[in-house]
Amino acid sequence: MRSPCPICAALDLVGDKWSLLIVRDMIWLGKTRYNQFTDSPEHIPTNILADRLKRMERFGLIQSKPYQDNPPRHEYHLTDKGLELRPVLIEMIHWANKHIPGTITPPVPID
Amino acid sequence: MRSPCPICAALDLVGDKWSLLIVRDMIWLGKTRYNQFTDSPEHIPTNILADRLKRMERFGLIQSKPYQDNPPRHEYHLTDKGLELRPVLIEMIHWANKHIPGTITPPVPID
DNA sequence: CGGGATCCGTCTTGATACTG
DNA sequence: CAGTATCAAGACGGATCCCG
Repeated sequence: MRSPCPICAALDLVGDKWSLLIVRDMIWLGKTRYNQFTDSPEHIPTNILADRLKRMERFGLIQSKPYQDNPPRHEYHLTDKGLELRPVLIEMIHWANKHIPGTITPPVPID
Repeated sequence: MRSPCPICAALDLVGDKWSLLIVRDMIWLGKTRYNQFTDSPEHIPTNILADRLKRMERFGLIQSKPYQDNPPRHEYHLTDKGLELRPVLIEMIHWANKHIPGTITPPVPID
């Protein structure tokens, strides 16, 4: 779907069902590790999570850093590019809170 | 993916590759008719377009009004709920313009 | 003729079992 | 516990068909 349209371009990177939820978990809940993401109430499948983390790193939205050698483990952090998706999410929250009954702010209460 | 998270809820409605592009075409280019949407440079397949229009109407994002009887034709307009996705798109545009090279504002120049 | 339904091959998803 | 393999189910994309 190449096109110079910024909305398209953005959707090519984060226009799927899961990527923005991972960003949400990182921004609002400070999550950085694999099992923290699988623990979210939406229950992202593990294969999808692994794929999205790779994809988002490839796109420069997150960066993985090792924090342990044996077994090798790493944590995932947002880059500036990823962090700056925050205003997009904020507007989504406003919109949902106004138009979709049953939504709660902040986005992810401990369940 | 039910959960009270507003971001989830929003993504359930417009978290796919095409819905927000249709909204974009409506907001920025004033498009209202079937063939206008298929004419966009991203070339949405007709079956997907028909499906998304139905879906978005079901979700209350758009409303279809007949403008001709024979053959029956109608045009699609954003509801307030749909219109108010504008700030979300605006933030996406800002983000893309800043972080994805090659994107242009306004989003869809006549190609 | 143009909206949009149908068909079909392909790619993606989601659940879950599995491995190191 | 992080990540991969497997596989069924569904979504997508393209072509074509149909109908007013």
